[in-house]
Amino acid sequence: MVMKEEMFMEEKLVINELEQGKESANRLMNNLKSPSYSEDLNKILVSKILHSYENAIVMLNLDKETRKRSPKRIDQSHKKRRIIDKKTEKVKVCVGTGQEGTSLDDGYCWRKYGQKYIHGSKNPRGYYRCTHRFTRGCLAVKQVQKSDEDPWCYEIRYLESHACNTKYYVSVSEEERKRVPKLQVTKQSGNIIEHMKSEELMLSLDDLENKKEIFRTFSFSKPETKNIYGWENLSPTTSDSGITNELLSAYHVSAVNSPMDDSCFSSLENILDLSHDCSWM
DNA sequence: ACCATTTGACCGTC
DNA sequence: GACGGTCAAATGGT
Repeated sequence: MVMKEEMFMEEKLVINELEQGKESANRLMNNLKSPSYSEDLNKILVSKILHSYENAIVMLNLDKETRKRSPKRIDQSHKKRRIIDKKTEKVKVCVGTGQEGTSLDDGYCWRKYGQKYIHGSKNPRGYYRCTHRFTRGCLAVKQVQKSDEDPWCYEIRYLESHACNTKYYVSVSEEERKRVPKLQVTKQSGNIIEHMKSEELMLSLDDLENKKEIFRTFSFSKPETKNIYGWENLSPTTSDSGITNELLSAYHVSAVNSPMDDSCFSSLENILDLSHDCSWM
C-alpha cells in the first residue's frame, strides 16, 4: 500500500522533472526568438534541460530497479551486497561540545531510517540515508555511532557516495571564527579527511539556535562575493526541498569531509542544481 | 496535515 | 540462531 503510493510519487516526480525540462525548452525557444538574445541564458537553459532529463532517467532507473524486486523488501538483497562490495570509509569526529543523537552534519541532507544497538557496543548505531534518495536516486547511506570509549566521539561510516550533488555551504564571519571552539578531527581509517584544515571545521554548537534564525532567510549572494575561504558564497534558498531543520543546524560546513571528492561549484550544472527553485529559472 | 524520527518486526547473511 | 541492516506503522513536532 505504502509502496504503491511511493510508485505514484516517483511517477509524479518524473513527470514534474520532464515538465520542468519542457518549460526550460520553451524559454530557450523564446530567448532565441528574442531581439535581446542572451547567450549566457541559452547555456543556462540548455544545462537545465539536460539536468531535467538526467534526473528523470535516474528516477526511472530507480523505479525499474524497485519493480524488479518483490513488492515487500524492495532492495534488501541489493543493499546487503552493496555494503559488502563497496569500500566503506570510517571517520572519527571528536566534537568539543556534545551533539547528542544527531547525524553530525557533513553538508549533505540525511534522513534517519533506523537505529540499532550493535552487539558489544554500549551505544546504538543510527542509520541515515540521503534525503534525495527518491527524488534524485541518490543511494548514499551513512551510519553514525557514538564511541564507547570517548562519549564525545562519533564514528561515521559512509556507504555509497552521493549522486545528488546537493551539498550546502554556509560561510562564517571572521569574528565568529575567532570566537568558536574548534572541532577536533581524527582519522580512523581511510583518507577522507586527510587534507582537512582545522580552521575549516570551526563550529559553535552552543550558538546553533541563533544561527538557525539567520539561515531561515537564505538568499543568493552576488556572484563576486567570496567568503574567507575563497569559495563562492552560495547558499541554498529556503524553498529548496532539501533544507531541513537538521540542515539548518550547521552554519559552516567544509567541502572536505565527504566520501566523494565532489566540488559542487566546479561546474555550472552544480550551481543550477543548488538553485533549483530560483524564481528566475 | 505534513514531515521527520522512533522503534519493533522482518529479512538476509554467516 | 545470532546479528546487522532495513522497512514501515506509530508517534511526535511544527
